[in-house]
Amino acid sequence: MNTVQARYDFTAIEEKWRTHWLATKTWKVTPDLTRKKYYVLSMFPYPSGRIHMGHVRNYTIGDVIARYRRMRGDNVLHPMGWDAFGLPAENAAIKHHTHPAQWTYENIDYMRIQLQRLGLSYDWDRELATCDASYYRWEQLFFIQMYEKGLAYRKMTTVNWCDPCQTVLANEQVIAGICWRCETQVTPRQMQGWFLKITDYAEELLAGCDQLPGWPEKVLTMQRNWIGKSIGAEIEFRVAGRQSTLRIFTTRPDTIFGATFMSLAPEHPLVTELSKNTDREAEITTFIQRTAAARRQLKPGEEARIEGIFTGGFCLNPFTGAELPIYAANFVLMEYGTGAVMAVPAHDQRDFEFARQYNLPITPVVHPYGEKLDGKTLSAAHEGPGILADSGEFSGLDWKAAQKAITSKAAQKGFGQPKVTYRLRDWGISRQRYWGTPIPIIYCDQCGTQTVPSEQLPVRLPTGVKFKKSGRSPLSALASFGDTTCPTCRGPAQRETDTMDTFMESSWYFARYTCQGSPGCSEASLDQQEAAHWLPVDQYIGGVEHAILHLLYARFYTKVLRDLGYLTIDEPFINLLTQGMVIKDGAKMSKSKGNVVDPHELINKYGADTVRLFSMFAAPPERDLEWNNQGVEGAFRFLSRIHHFVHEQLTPIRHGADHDLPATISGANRTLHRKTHQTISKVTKDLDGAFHFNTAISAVMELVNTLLALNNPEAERKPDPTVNRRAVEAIIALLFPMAPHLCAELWEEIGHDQPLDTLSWPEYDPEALKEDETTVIIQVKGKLRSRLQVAPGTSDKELQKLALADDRVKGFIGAAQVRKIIVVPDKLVNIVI
RNA sequence: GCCCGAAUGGCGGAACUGGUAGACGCAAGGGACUUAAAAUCCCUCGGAGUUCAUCUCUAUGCGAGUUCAAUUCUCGCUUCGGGCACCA
Repeated sequence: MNTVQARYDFTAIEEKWRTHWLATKTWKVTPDLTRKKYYVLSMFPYPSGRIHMGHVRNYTIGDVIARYRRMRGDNVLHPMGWDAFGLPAENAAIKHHTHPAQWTYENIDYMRIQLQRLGLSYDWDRELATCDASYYRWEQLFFIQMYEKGLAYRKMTTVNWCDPCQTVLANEQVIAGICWRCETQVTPRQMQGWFLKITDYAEELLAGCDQLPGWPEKVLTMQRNWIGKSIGAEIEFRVAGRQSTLRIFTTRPDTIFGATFMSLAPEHPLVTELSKNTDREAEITTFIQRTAAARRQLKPGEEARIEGIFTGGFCLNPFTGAELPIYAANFVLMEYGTGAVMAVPAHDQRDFEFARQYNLPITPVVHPYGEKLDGKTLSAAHEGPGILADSGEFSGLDWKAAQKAITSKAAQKGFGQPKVTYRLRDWGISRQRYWGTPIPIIYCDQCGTQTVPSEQLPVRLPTGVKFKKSGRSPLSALASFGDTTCPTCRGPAQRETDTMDTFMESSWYFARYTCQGSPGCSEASLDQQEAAHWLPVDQYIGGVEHAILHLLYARFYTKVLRDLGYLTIDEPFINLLTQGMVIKDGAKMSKSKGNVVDPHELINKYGADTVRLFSMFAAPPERDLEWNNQGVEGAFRFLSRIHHFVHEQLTPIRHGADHDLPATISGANRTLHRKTHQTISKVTKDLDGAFHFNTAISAVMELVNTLLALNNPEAERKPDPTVNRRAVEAIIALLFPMAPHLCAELWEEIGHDQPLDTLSWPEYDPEALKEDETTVIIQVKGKLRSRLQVAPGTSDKELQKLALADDRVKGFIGAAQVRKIIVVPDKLVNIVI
């Protein structure tokens, strides 16, 4: 037997099916109005060179969902492509004296083969690479249209400069002061840059969070916090002895009678203005420079000591006329609100500490219910609710009511209005690097800033470029690229030499997939009918590290494309699954830790099906997955067992197709038949929306265990061939999404001429699920004391009787009086004494 | 500091709507087969006790509470992970 038994030759099986699927374009998809569309998308990879375990996990999850949905009859769009612009290509070019394009396309070719070896069911005809001019030309067009709508603009501002990357970063790409890519600290720098007005969409992006029940709450919370909406009022203070005024933003207008000074950001223009030509000027200039320098040197997570300086100027409280000294304070940010804060030390902890430090008055005006605060003895600011006092006509009002009343009064008198402020700032998209989409702008001394005429698009990246570690963008050093003619006056002009943030490409690729490769899309950015048909993405899968970055940009971009008339949807991704990291020995896999597992080697050793199966089995998808090589062996053993069983029993299993199920199923047949249907039911439930792949696989393992046990050579009566065959068919079909090659092969071998991948998901018979007997547990005072084997549906009365008659139970009740009996049908009897 | 999330055997993880805690897998121990090993198959496997059984006690981070009954609900803590952090 051992000698003739067919080995589980995964290499041959996988090659056979991979070739078949690719050659016949099994996964090519076109719209089909007779079927439900389902768009499943895994975040596309950066072509870094080789796939890693994170990719394997991400793409296997997507593939299992895609294959499952197809078997359920949906018309599934499942595309793949390359997020191909980015710094590593340029850095590699500098290091290896190659060209970023060459490096990138070679990586793509290699990684495509790696993905295909995993048996991922993509429609490869829709493959795209964002570094193709055929892709980025449309991005340039979108940019021009945004510019024309006022959604793209250029300004000089303080930006985040990353020195190793030699470029500017958007706020979202700076995590706690650190560059998201190279993990070094960023420094502020004054620069010209292009920005997209994401702030115009702040309110809609925030409100949209409530319309996304299919997203993890955690991601929505992070987005809400990032947008950071604050409701309050803007109020104008006159500056004493001057024409100028000072605008502040506050969320606590109710405390305005308690304002005792004013805090300004050091960079606030009024600070310089007030101190100009006074004896304080030098001191204040030093302060401004010192705080700016200190902020630059701050380590992430570290807060500077509260520090301030009196500017010499005063402003007037518009309600009381009181003169408030104006301070410059290091904790006030110029970028948020108006860069000026009215300081109410009694009701703001930071102002409180500042007031104590500089001996400024503390005047409580909101007293907690039933309590009276005293500014002299106060140990901390009271930031909570209360009743107003010493606040003129507003005294006696509750704080919330007072906020409204004081804001209205300010508005009525013309020195204030309600105001909503967001923490979110506009998206800076200029990058001082080569390997990105050129920004299609021309600067002309005569005509000013011009967009590149659409017939001249795309603005292609020039190829003859030298890559040096010089620090300057290769584009800005290349006269043949920068020098151009003005589209309006035909005079000499200069091109913009910055390129776009690579998050621009990933902000709309999911829309491009809906028509990529079709003739309608070669001369258009999007085929609007196709986009309307396929979008939104029904299921999106990716790492949680993009909770704010990519996922916020993509939501914004979708709304912009909608408003430009390309899309009809408000949100790009209906359901989002954020998969956990793949870790080894408790830590993220990394070269420096030496705990990297190479998927390619594993596939060579065990086959793609085993690698896929284990990565789905080892942990629920949203949790971190601890990679365990012995666990992989276990997955391999499991698939081998199925393979061996089918081959060993091939003849009887084939014969099982010749007959119907026996009219009455009993004994071992009944056990197996029931288990088969229970497994179909369980796996269906686990794959349908819940994505409990790990328990789905466990369930199939149980069925395999049952099947093998009942067919054990020592078993007295083996199951009927037809019952056996049905179990085998269920195992193959249920496992197909996870281990497609082996299942396709076995399906064919047991005699099906129609391939499994065109077949539908198995149905279960509710009748077959029913147990003949069920175990009812008997508790005495809540403790398990005995068990009863009864027919399901046994009446409460009967169960009570049986329970009380049980010898073991009698012993535990003894002489005690039974006070109460709780019966849960088919489950338990609890006797309370 | 604030906001989320998690905590179950040696390990990864199960447990429907409160109703047999530990499914499934890994590791470990014992056995069969073998000249031997690998592979494969069978048995045991939270802890403690014991009369070795269809036994008892104990056990889901800790402490309370609700309930006939709590891994599950409530409150308070501890630890770990993640996010935000001078945001006015």
